[in-house]
Amino acid sequence: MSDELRDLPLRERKKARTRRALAETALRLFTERGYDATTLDDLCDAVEVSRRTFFRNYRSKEDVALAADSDLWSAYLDDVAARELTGPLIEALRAVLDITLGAMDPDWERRFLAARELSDAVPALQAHSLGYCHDTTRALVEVVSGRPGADVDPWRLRLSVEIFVAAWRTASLRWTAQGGHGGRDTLMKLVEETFADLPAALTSPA
Amino acid sequence: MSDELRDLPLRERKKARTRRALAETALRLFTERGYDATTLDDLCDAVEVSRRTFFRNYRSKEDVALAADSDLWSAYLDDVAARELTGPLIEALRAVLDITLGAMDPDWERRFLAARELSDAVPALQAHSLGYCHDTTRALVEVVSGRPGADVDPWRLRLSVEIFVAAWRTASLRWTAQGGHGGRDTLMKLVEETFADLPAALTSPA
DNA sequence: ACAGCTAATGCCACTGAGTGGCATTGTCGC
DNA sequence: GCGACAATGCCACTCAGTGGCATTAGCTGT
Repeated sequence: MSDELRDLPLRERKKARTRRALAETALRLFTERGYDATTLDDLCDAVEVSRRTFFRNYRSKEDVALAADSDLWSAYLDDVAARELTGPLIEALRAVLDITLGAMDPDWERRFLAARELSDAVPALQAHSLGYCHDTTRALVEVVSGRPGADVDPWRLRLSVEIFVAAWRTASLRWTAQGGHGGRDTLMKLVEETFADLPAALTSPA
Repeated sequence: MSDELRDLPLRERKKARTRRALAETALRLFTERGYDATTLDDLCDAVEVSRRTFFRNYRSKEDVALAADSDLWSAYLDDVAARELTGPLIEALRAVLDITLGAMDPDWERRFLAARELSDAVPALQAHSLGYCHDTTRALVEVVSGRPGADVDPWRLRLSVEIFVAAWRTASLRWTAQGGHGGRDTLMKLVEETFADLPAALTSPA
């Protein structure tokens, strides 16, 4: 039994197991059979829960497919909220991303890679993933602009955060494009390289 | 009769009218009643076509809602393909965007503003709109990297295009946030200002 | 160990987006 | 006017998503 569940009451443990089983089985079936070729009934049958229970755990079919994306952004926003950001904003956001990536559970990058590969193949999942980034962008702007001493132009702040997401998307695409080899260490290295390339990308000739 | 349709055969004219009527009525009903509160049956009844015909014209309910987004990106990609890009890539892409925005039909920004406002209220539409940007990003990368003499690092190219989209999204959000006042002239001015702010956004403190 | 309370589950019937086959209708070219 | 072709609409369907409520399971107090 994983550490997070050990001290929970049985009911909570059972709920958490159901939630994980849905996410794990969903990823497996979506990868093996294809996202569109797998119905929610297929998934629920495989996990032996009802569709009603599925929708108690996930808001949509896309949500269960992209649980790894959601886990990342959730944890990231918690980490940003818990830390003071210093120096250039984009650099500070990237530093916290490093922390969050490092702290994701040991199995996270396998699930994330699978989710990314599904997204590359299914437009609805790609759009949903972008929706998570959009929600994260809005939340980041809220967190940063709500801080004492925050005096930056709100639209410059928004632009900075959008650039942060642009760099992250590019880095994760690089990582996926080479098959996720090297796991999260390589992902983190590519994130670093991509962010370091921002100034050059701004002035790069056509 | 608008200029584009005058010289077309009757069948083509009728198809184009149906397509426009669907988009126009969709925008009106989605704005008046709410996106989720309006069914495809409601829309088809109002335009007096079948759902089958709806799906001959649009791929999804989201597609008809965001027809103005789609129109923009379609025209933009055509304009990029038709022109030589010189100078820094982001600046060249922005210059073509200026051209495309200027050339959109007179009614475009009204439809675009309505689409943006719906997107801000409906997550599925926001995600769909982001999906269009993603598709445009991929297409731009194809166009630019496929050119003779194109020698830039493909990931730097990708990053540049993602930054371009980030700036556009920020500029259009600025425009929407002030209610679209000043029409496309203001939108274009905000695009210019936002792109000019990129270097500062890169180094802006937290 | 049991009873009462609360929360979760699953059944069921439903809505609405999306789909495809095919008969009917309308347009086009001669 | 006619034949060919394209578009339309009907119809029956699938599947994602939803909500009410009876049943089941877990928790707590005695």
